[in-house]
Amino acid sequence: MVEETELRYDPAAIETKWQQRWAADPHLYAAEPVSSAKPKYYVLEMLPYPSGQLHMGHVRNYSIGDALARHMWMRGYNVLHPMGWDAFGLPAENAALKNNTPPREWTLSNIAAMKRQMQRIGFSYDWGTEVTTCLPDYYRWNQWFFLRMYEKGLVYRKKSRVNWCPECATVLANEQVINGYCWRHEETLVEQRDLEQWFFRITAYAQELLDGLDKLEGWPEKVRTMQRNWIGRSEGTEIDFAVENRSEKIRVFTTRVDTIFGATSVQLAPEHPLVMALAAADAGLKTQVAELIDEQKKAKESGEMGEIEKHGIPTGHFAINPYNREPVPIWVANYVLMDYGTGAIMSVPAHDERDFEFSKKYAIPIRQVIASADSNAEEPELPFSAEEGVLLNSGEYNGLTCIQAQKRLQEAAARGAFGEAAVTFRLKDWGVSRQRYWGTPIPMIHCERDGLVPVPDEQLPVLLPERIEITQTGGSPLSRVPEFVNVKCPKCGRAARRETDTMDTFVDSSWYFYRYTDAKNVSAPFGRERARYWFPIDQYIGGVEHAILHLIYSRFWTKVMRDLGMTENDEPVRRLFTQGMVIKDGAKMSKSKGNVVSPDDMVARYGADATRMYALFAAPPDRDLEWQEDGVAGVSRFLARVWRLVEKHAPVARSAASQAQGRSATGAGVALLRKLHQTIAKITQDFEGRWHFNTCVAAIMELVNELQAADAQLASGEIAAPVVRELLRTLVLLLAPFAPYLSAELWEKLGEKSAILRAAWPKSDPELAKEDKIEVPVQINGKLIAVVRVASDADPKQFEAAALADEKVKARTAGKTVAKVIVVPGRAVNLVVK
RNA sequence: GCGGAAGUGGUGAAAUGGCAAACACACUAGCCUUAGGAGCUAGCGCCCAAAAGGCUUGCGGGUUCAAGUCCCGCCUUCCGCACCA
Repeated sequence: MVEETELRYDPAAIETKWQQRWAADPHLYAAEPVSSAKPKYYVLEMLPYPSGQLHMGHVRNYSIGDALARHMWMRGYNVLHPMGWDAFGLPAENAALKNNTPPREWTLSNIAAMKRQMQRIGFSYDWGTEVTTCLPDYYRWNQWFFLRMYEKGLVYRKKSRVNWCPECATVLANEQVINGYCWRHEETLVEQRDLEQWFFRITAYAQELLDGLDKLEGWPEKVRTMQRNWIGRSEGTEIDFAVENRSEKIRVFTTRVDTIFGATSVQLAPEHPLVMALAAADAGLKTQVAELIDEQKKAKESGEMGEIEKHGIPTGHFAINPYNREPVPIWVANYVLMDYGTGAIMSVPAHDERDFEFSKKYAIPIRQVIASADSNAEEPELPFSAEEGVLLNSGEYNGLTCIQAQKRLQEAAARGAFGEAAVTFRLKDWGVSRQRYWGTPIPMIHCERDGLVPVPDEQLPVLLPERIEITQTGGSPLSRVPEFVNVKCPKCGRAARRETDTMDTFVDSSWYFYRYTDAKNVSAPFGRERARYWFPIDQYIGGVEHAILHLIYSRFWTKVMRDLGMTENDEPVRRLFTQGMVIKDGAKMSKSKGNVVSPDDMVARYGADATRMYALFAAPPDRDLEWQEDGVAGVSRFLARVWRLVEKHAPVARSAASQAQGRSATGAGVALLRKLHQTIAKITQDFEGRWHFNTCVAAIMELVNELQAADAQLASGEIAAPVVRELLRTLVLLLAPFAPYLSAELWEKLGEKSAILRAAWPKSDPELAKEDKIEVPVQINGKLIAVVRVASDADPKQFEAAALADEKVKARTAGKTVAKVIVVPGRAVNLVVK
């Protein structure tokens, strides 16, 4: 058949054609206004940093989101599916240093390149809502928010020890320090420096951020757990120990106040104010403490804080346990942290492993104060910290359970005004100052007379100067731009200095998804009505690496906006999906490993449809995906089969366009329609929750395999034309979320004029999907012996009869007793034979 | 140490407690040919020469008529947190 061999699937031609058509129709992917009668659906993928190149992780992320967006359009939803650019950040400055290109130019040209890549792959983004965070019409609202938060007391400035990356030449947030190393520079140790820094008071929302996690049922448990740990809520008690012969008090934080009669020393962090005071008067102590501080710093920087050997220095002073007036020695210890709790602990060696190790080393007494409640039970070896048992050696509290004692001891502390119940969080305030150029300028002015003065709203945006020389001499590049720095104080009009720090780029990504709903608004970050309509985001998709930073800041920001009266919802994201990594040869793709696969190459060789469909087919979306080019070729061959199949039989299908849909199928047609409707049901269900798109693609492949096997019947007219039409039309619709270009092309070939994106998603007809005969396994004592064919609606008796009538079963049961027959209708028959 | 996820053919993987390995990739044999990164047919977990048969979801127990799936204990790998008092 000459005709057949000339048919060739040419993805490049098809994809170019449709790309042009889609580009010519800016409304195709645009959401309808908030007055739309359709239900809304907001699907969002995490916006990329414009590095210049899309990588496979992006392609995977966006292919998942795009399949969902297309499916939801076809289900009749009003879909918001936007894209933007997380466009501030250090690489632009590094590139500027390297190539002498202005950061803005470099960034914008990268954006243009990546946008072309996205359009080439055919993602259904509404570019009318595009957000670019480095442009003034976006970052002015960062400044606006900063001022609103300042007014609310949620922004403050303090001198603090900060994480400093010498490579970035800037401050890093705690979240950006990974085991003492910079999150961008895996081999650069982070240093500590003291600087005046701007902070967001995220800790004001610590409890709410924690509580909110319980309600985020559409989030992976893993992410919720990570955030819980990060917030690190700890309930306990703070107790003041007086210091013998001195006026200071030492406030300790403990979660186990019930063990306080076992406290045989008090341990202070090396940077504790009392230690500083003592060291000031004691040169010897000062030297030793300096060493401890140094040691602790190094251990923290290298991430080995958990492994350093415990040691300390006795101060020679004593603290008084307020409960029993017992004096206990005060030590300075290398394992006590100043930035958690109060920087001081009571040491209970009998019931804390760390205290035990320390006390053993220095022969500090160890006193057991908890005993097993069951007097017959063997006493566990010290130290033990289980919160079960009763108190002993604890005066009037003896015999109480740990929990009872905690409460009573707290009450006593409150009565005696030497302590109280306390909650401590691990979460720290968010340091947002960066001594970098390529970020949002912080809208504050330093006036000698008026102090800190906010830039008035009408002077926003504070524009980043465009012409600037980037050098690596440290300090903020903006501080070297006189026309930026030198301003008049908005209050007194005298010469003043503009703040030269810029904001952490995580500010940009904390609210960008609100801007998408109203990207062109010039009088507000976004309008209330639109936010109310579109939020919360129905589905957010991205990498798990953002489980803590980005997603906790975004939740914080939403709560702040709620308290500013801008939004109504507490949480920005209803459902979160974290997709797995794309790996190659068992490792994450990276330039240094040389295992990077370029999306452009894949698209050029196999087409966009094959590339993105492979990304969905090779693994379920939540798992890591091993990129194998042979697999892409396989998907491409599959698409070619689909193309030939539809191409060949389209004329028959088109001829039936005017006829009624065929329930009149017989023979092969019945079987094909059955498979078709089973496939519709399977894929529809998967979109509704399970998201195993790999098996969705497999199901379409099975369907195509069956259609192909029935090629002769499709061609000969043995299967009625209306049935052929339904088969091919539905096949193309099912394929549309996964291979949009090919689907659009074949949709047109089938004589359809309107966009397939707005065509109705097919409905599975349960009657057509139903099997009339099913194969059922027959087991004897749980072991598979035979398979029998039975009518699908047979009753249990018929299943049993069919099983017993089977030759193999007869042979196995001959001369034995069938003690029991278990029939699971439609599932299995199991004979218990003795 | 704490928390989470995972462990199934040569590979990626599939399997509401009910026929383990669907769908692909790779490989093998054959066909076709306009010699292609094409198409078609067949085979492809392990043992056994083959058949018959037996075995098989990291390891060991358990629950059940029936376990890859549920429960208990262990091992390994990956991820997150980590002197957080």
